[in-house]
Amino acid sequence: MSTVSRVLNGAAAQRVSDETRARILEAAKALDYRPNALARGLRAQRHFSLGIVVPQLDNPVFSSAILGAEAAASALGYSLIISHREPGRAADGEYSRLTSTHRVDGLLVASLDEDRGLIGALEATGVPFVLMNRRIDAAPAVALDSEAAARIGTDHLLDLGHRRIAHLAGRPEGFNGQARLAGYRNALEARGLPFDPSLVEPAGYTVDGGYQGTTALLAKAAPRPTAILAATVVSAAGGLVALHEAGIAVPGQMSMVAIHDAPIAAMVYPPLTTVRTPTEEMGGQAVRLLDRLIGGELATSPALLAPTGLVLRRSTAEPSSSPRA
Amino acid sequence: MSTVSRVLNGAAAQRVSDETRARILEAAKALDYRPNALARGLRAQRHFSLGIVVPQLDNPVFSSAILGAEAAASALGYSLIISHREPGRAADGEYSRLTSTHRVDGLLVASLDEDRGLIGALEATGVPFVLMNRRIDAAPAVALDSEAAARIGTDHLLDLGHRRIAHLAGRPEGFNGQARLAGYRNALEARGLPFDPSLVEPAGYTVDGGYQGTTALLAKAAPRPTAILAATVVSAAGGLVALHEAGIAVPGQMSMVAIHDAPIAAMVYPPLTTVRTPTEEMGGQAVRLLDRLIGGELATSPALLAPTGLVLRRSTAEPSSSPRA
DNA sequence: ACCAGTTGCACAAACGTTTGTTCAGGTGTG
DNA sequence: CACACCTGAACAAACGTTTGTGCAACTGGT
Repeated sequence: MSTVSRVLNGAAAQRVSDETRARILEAAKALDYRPNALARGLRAQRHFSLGIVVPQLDNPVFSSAILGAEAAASALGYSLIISHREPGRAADGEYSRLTSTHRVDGLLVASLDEDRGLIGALEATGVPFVLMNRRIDAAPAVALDSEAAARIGTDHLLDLGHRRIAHLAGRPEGFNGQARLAGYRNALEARGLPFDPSLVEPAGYTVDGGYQGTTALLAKAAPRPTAILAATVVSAAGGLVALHEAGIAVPGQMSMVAIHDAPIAAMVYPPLTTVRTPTEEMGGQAVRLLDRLIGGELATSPALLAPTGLVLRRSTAEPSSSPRA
Repeated sequence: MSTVSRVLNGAAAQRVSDETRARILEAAKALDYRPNALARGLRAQRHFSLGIVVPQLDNPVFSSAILGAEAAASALGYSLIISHREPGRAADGEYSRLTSTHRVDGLLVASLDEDRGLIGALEATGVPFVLMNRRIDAAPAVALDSEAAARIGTDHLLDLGHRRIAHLAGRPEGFNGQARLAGYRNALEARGLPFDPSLVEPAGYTVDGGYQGTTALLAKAAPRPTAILAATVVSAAGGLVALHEAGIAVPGQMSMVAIHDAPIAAMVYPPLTTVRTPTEEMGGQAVRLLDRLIGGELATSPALLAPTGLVLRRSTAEPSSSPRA
């Protein structure tokens, strides 16, 4: 029995004759033997399950990340326990259910509370973790290069000739929101254009936020901008609705470019030009990093994941009449 | 120690003095004691985890169902292990990983292989299961009343005065596809209108399918229909794109109504009139039914979940010129 | 031919619970 | 007052693995 265990897990071919090994493997196959993960976990403190906690299950960015994580987890033999964390709720209970009672081997977290407190709570659990889609201090994380994404989007608008570009921003207190705002600003300043705070409106990552934010932008920014960089495709969709209602033609009177090339980008009208980001890859890398951490490696976080291109659809065009700069 | 166990699980207040019980509960709280689910599962053959297998993680209908399932699972103390099952792949390996090695207490399945074989494979695992979003024979299931949903959508178009209504259908071999087609047909026939197969085009549940299907419909159906009932909001979004490209105004020249009131319904242009379906509720009910099954009850499946209303947006209107009936 | 060293396997403890059973002490009955 | 009965708690086995250790049977050197 112990020999069987050694053969099946056999890291270093530990002192088992080839013949015995072969017999065991054959028998295991014949009986379709599956080790009981519970028993194994109880004894070995390891049972191949990962917890993943996300703030919005229905946000396409997270759907995609989960998809990538699930694929990688499955490939490495892990099961994925999903936990939907309501934006406002206290985190502690959530983590302890996963770590104390369910004893996951590791935690993938995309919480919205992006502060030191999160890191403290996670470290208190004692299990390895990796942050997904955000970065806090030096904690292990896999995130997107949001600054670059915003820069690419803004550059596209600048290349088309736009000079008055607004930014439908993310959460000003979040990692991605800040990075995107910085990318927007950097792209502008690289061409010697001023950064105008009145052209920035935080809108979060929901349809409704995008709608409200765009409405606010139209009300306060005068003269009206000729283009908008949206922090995410979801808020862009909301923004599009607001523009339609205001009777502003896209891209005739207003161009719009959004970050994240989710399926909905092709579903709205007009189809949105977007900056493609490797969200699925992010999920996969997060799982692989976590696996290394669990294995005891002091894995270093990879660099930020770079955007993978601009997807031209039909929401951007040259500014209509007044080439004002 | 045994007494502690009895107190903490204590189904029927088994022979434990009130004083002892109080002391135990107090100590448990003071120590923040969390039973180890692995050990419990090993001994008691029950460890409060459920497997959920879905075909498309990024389909809003499933996102929503998962959301509902997660909430209910969490409320009942279960963890949810998610498994993304590629539409084409063989199922067996998937289920055995969940049941044999991970030993989930039950399975929630929304597979796309809706045949007897599925039931056989599931029964072979020996763990309780419930079908989600589909029904096969008498197997425990929680599904939507797709026939009613299609009827409501079609009735709305009929009420507006449309007489030539096409159906962008689902999968003809699937439970929902068939039920929606039946609802469409029944609504038509209830008003004495003929059912015309040339007005029906299968389009599946993807954006691209909706685009292709709508294009096919426009090519083959003459005279052109004045309205379309889409089997799902996702294919409707694709259909809208095809209509825009064909230069057909919505709702001016073509009305469109879709089943499922997902967030994207409000994001496309024009915002889609939809039939609201309780998808989140479906996930929750599925979990609660599964819980009862696990508890040994021979729970009967509830009736199909009825649609919860028509959501009027701006994709439907009276037919423009020719009130032809 | 003896002994040390090595090899290959089996033994048994341990992981943290649940649950059937035993057992001491108290209670009621004849 | 003795006996049977009940109550409440402790004992111990079991769940299916992993892993440290023991122990034969070989191997090779002297």
